[in-house]
Amino acid sequence: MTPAVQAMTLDQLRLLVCVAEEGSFSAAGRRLNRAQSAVSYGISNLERLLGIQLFDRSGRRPVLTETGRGLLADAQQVLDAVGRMDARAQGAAGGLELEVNVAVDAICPPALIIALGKAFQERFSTVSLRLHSEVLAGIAGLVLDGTCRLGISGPVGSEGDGLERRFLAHLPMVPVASTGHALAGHPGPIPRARVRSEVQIVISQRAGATRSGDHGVLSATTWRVADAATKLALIRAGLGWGTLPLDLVREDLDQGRLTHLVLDHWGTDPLMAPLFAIMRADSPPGPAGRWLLAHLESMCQSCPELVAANEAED
Amino acid sequence: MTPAVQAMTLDQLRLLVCVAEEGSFSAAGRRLNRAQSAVSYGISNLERLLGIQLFDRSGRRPVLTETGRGLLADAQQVLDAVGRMDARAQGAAGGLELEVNVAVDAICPPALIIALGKAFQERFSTVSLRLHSEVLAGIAGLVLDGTCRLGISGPVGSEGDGLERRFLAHLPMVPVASTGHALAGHPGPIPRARVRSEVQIVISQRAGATRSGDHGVLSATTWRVADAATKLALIRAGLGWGTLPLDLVREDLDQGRLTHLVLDHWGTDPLMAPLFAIMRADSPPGPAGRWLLAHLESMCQSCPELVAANEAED
DNA sequence: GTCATCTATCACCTGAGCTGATAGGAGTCA
DNA sequence: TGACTCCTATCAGCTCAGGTGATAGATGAC
Repeated sequence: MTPAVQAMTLDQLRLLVCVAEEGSFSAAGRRLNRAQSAVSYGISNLERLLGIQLFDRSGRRPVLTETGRGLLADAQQVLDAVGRMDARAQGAAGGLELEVNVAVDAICPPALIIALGKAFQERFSTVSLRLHSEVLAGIAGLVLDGTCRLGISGPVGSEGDGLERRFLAHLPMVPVASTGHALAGHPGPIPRARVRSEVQIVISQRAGATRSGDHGVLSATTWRVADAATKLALIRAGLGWGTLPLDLVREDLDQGRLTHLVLDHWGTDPLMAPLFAIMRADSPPGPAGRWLLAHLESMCQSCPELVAANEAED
Repeated sequence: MTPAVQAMTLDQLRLLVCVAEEGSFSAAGRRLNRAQSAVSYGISNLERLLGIQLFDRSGRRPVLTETGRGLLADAQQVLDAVGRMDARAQGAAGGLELEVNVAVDAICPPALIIALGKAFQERFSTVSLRLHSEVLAGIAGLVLDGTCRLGISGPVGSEGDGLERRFLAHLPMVPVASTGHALAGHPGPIPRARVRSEVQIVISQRAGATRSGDHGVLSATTWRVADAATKLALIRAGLGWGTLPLDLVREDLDQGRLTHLVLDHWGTDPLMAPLFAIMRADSPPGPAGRWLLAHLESMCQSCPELVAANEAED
């Protein structure tokens, strides 16, 4: 650590900025309610510490040196950082969280999360938002172990585990396969027995998770993957079929890379997966987290297109 | 400005960080060569200023509060900014520039500039590099008016204007037209008269620039554009023909969107445009700028592929 | 030349923050 | 449980960084 770092003072930096803005030591003194000598003293102290002449005093009023102009920018950055810290502290003193951690299921439509984050940052500029992407019971895990106070989860878990659930929306899920896949060419509804003989790609959990339910598993052979992106990649590659949120496969369906499978016994309605907000009953989120939750609920109600992209598909 | 901002001290932030690292006030005092009471005093001062309890003192040793942990990160950021400022001041005190401004001709291969900037930032982490993109005599203008101490310019300007020139490399230039253009289908070398009747896209200057020479203007009708990107776009769109650096049109040539025109009177060799480094003789660049120049020269000599992409084209 | 206004520097003073001592609390170990 | 260790809070006392106000010299406007 160099000596300058040890001794430099925020006050000196504020002095530097103020003098640069006012264009004179005296004016800066007036604005800061300090004697002109104090300003002069402070600036020369800073110059001595940095080993650099910040102002050219040859004229009537001091004018920033070339290096002075450069270091002024650095001083501004330091003061900005201090200002941010102060704003955050101010918020925290008023009971606001400094960061909100949200566990988000990979099934969740990205558009929803993006809109949510945007609104949040606009409303709470001093609160950092941290998103943890997980799948299935992993969401509940992150909320239960305290990593996240809020989770956005698909339909897993049961009552009585200390979690409070709030229904958000229904996500349309569609069974799909690569257009080159055997099931894709099947004319009309595909009977259960036919599906059973094909490989199904299923999102699954590592060991140690809450029982993951296995709803919708039809095939005898399943491949388990840890996240939605991998599942989509495998299905795209034609390695099997599987159910994915409509939102995630819309583009692939439109461009013909994937085909929407019509399964015999599921009826014609798209499968709807419920999306829940979850939190621990004994440690509810703070003000910013509650605002986030409320905004999420209102968004799900008022803007269904965020949840299900365009509704024109079947 | 809130009161906390006014009174907060860098020393207090360093204290906070040190206590968090050491895990105890006493240990922090030992490391900082200060009495334990000073540390205790400083921390409680900071807490009072922020209106926040940073440490939980109920146990044997103080442990960071949740908000304390959040604000610790802010403190780190502030100290980082201070460290950067100090490093830059240190450099400036040793005669190093705080920023280097370079005027770069749009004709210049991006790969060269990228490699140059990368090497520069690695060598001078405290010096900001600012690139000003211009064309033709605009480069000399930026150097002459003092905005940039260094310029990388194509072949414009004359001697006796107070600029020092150093040859860097020859850039292969190729006359091209969109594949759908009338000239593109011409069998064998295209005679001058035939070229003359087509629109030529030429990079040109706004008023007030040094005379821009107009070398290589063959057609009777010319369209003038201000930058290479627009020129490329117009040629791609089939609005005319023009000469561009091989590097810039390589991909378009490979993919058949553009065609390399063989002009009768230019011979078979590719037209070579010289690239110069220019600077004012009376205000040479500082140490970092000189290093940049030297590195540029050595790169041009030792790595011709940076200047001319692959040489396999004709 | 006159004048207004700037900066540098001095003497002087005040208080923020340091030291060292002390009291009390929290863990640890026999 | 008691002894011991290591921690923190708090106090009195001191010191010097940084404040004030006055003054001298410089600079530019008129």
